[in-house]
Amino acid sequence: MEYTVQKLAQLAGVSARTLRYYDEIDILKPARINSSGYQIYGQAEVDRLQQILFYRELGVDLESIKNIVTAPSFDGAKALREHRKKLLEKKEQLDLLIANVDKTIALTEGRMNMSDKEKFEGFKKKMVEENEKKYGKEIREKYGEDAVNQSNAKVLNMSEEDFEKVTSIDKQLHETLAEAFAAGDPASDIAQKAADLHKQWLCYYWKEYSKEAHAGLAQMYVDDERFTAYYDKAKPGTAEFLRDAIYIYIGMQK
Amino acid sequence: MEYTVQKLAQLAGVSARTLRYYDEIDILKPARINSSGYQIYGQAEVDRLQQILFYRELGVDLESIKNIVTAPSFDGAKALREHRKKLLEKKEQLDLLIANVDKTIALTEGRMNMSDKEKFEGFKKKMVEENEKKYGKEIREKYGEDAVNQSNAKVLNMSEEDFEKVTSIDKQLHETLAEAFAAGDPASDIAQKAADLHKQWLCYYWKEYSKEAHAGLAQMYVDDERFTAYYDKAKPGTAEFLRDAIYIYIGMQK
DNA sequence: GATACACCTTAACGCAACGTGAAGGTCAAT
DNA sequence: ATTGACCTTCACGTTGCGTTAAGGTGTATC
Repeated sequence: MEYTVQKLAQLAGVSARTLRYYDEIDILKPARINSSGYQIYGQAEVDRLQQILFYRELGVDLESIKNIVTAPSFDGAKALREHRKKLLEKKEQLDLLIANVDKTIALTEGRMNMSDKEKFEGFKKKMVEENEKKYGKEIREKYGEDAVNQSNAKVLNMSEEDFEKVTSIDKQLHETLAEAFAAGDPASDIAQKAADLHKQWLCYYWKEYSKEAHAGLAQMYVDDERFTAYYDKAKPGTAEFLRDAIYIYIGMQK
Repeated sequence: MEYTVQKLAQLAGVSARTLRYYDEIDILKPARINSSGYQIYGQAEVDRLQQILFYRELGVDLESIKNIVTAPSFDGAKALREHRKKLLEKKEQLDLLIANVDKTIALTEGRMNMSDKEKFEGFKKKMVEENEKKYGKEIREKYGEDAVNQSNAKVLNMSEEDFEKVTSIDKQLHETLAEAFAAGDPASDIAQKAADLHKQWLCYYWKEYSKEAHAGLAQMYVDDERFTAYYDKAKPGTAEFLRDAIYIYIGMQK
């Protein structure tokens, strides 16, 4: 059976341009060219294209595919194992990214303000590769995969109104917290109102509320500099104050 | 504090070219240009760069970042939620890829020969998105995440000699299997030898051997067309024959 | 035989986010 | 005056094609 570009393209589910490109980079050349200059592909080319697409589907780059399909002695299995390694690395990176995005979403719209040089330290490779890696695992160990995933699902399914509500609560929380902090007593009524607002805010993100998880998060506000920076933006010490208030709030609940 | 390109680049851990590019695409312009034409960045630019890098770290493309940092009213949180969706999709795709690569590695160097038009059907989107998706999950459900991951780890840590050994066993298996298939009886000594070779082969990939898992895999050889094609390459029916032999082999073991 | 329409060809720019020179000016120290 | 380390503005290269553009071919229809 012989095919023109389009025919083969249709058969294989790729574009004609793709086949021309494969010709251009010497990984799949037509069998012959007919009298009017048309590119004709034969059976051998069909087979070869199948191989190419197979590896492509696995995400192997064309340069590597070239090695695999042109040198018959080339160790395809070895290439695949190396490719697999790369994929796993990509996956780890992706997991880190997702964990970071999750965190940021949890901060809602916090801009985080650190000071000058330190600012960037947090975003250099080291942090991403070590600190964050550790933290990404930690957060999932602490609260469990499911809790994190459920939180994510809830955020994703949030409607626009929900989102406005939660933003409003967040605003109230900050105002109340600022007032309470100025007063200075985490056990005061106003501080307890802040803790309650924080719980309400939280319930928009968590499927199930528990005192322990609430306490854990409060402590994280103090431990994780990014959360700390967020709450301490107005006045340093606010994050710690909030944690104290929440601890008291939890103890006070029936 | 004021910085030249290099200074700022060093501070932020990016290249000077990157800063120039950001200037070029209008997401970060220097505060001013001094008498000899040097680009001078000020405090505001430092802050802005920090924001840009923050989102970049999360994998957001520069076009989106531009929207986020230039339009102050732009809904950054919403953008992040959308971005998160994309990341999750990417992750799913990656998982599929890895599952496929795993499968292919398990086939060692099987080329899989299907016939002509059907060849491609298997690699069109539909299969990847539906069939494979289902299967990727299925295989992990059946044997568990850990089993799959452990298998992967073992393959990755395999030395060159191990790999030669396993290839040799694979070859023996095929020869023995062909002979046994010709004889026709899955309970025969030669067929049982094939089943045993298959177990040996398997033990190079699995951390723990169990009859149940062995049986499950044997059945998969019949269910999954790709494995079937691999074993049926020499003679159709070989995959089924191997499964039968393995079933008997398992029952016979003390 | 003219015309339409679907196919074919080569050639070339465009995409993301920079890396990597090239060619030349500036600054501080020797 | 001469290094050497900065700075500047072009401008091409990367990957895997998508997408016109400009023009030739094949077949059916009027």
